[in-house]
Amino acid sequence: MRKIAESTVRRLSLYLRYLEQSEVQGHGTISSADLARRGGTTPAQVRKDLSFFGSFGKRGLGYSVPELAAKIRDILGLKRSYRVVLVGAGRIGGALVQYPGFRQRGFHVTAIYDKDRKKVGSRWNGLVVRDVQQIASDLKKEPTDIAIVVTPAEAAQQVVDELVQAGVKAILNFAPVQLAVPPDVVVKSVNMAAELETLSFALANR
Amino acid sequence: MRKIAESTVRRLSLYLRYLEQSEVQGHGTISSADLARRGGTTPAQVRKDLSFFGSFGKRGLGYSVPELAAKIRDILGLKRSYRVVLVGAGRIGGALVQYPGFRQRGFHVTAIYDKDRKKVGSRWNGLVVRDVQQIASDLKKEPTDIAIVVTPAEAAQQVVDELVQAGVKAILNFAPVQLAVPPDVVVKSVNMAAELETLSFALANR
DNA sequence: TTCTGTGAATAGGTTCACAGCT
DNA sequence: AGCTGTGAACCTATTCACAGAA
Repeated sequence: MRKIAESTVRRLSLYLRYLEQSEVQGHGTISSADLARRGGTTPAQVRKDLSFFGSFGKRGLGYSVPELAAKIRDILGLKRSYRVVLVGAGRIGGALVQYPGFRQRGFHVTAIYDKDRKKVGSRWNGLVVRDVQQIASDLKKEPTDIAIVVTPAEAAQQVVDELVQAGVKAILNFAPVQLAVPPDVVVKSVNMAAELETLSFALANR
Repeated sequence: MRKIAESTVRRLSLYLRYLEQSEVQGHGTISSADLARRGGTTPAQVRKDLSFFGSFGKRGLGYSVPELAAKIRDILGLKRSYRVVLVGAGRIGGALVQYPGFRQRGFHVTAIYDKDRKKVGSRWNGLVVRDVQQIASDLKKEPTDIAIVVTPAEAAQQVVDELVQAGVKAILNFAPVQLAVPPDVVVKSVNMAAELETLSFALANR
């Protein structure tokens, strides 16, 4: 497939959220202008984003809400569900396990790991915290595509190496470090401090 | 000041983190190649990013670690500290209050608000959860530049309207909605579900 | 010689504008 | 008439490549 910009993928995700709301409200069709309003973008951008994947609308009419929703789910790979393991049983990890947005979209946290012996064995939202050393043997039994890394910065690369070794193909990283992975593994980093700093930058440079 | 790309600002934040580590380790100078390696970018990109703000290096030598760190802190507006209020005393909110990365960089959470009467009055990491209705009067007494919004999607826009009314100029939004604000207010949205979906997209389109 | 600083070239993403269905 | 689909134009960001200072 032709290369798709990450910004396009993120917008598709926003469109989908709005389509799902419209579906519930029983709207049959929707225009690129409607989607744009809700996605914080322009009608042309919406149409261009969709055009990378095909022609889903009807000229003069707009898009069928359920059809477009299904199509975007398909594009985003949301027709299947995903097993997700979480490494790092700290506060942020704990918040993420419970985050309803994940489960709603088919991302199921199936295991939580931590290095701290004191945490291992405790229950978290119905899951028993396991020792990080089990990752390799566990994932052999229960192949898993996605891992969320919420460890301290120092520990992250080593954890990621083990995850990659164990066959994980996609990593959502909350540790504030640049991770090295082989080319067939995708990493998406979320850096909370950096997000705040874009705000302080904006405040300082008005 | 000339318009700076957000990607540039985010990279500056990464460079700074690495510079701070190097400072501790007592490195005197650093090259754009070193910074690039750690920031996951190229030496040319590092130099270009910095060049928007001035010429801080010595040709043939590199950059003075403490000088460059100070300069980036200045650029990012980190020479002062910021009061931050948090709206939404849920799990993610709780995790964020404690996140050490915020405090380290001078972002101090000074108040937590929630709409839920059951939560109001309880202690969270040394702070008493207040009623959202107090926002306006509280911020009149304690002017605050930054707010973190961690409410459900439905409540976010109303909360943001109140925050803006109360003089907040920058908002970090974790609610999965597009927020409308006046042009002098900056909003940065973090959408966890969308991040995961960029991963499932990548997995589905290999 | 080494490594920065920066204009110029290239690549990437967004917006325009209009042809083409319905 | 209305709204999509899309090449072309435009704008923004990254990379190149080299002159210039230490």
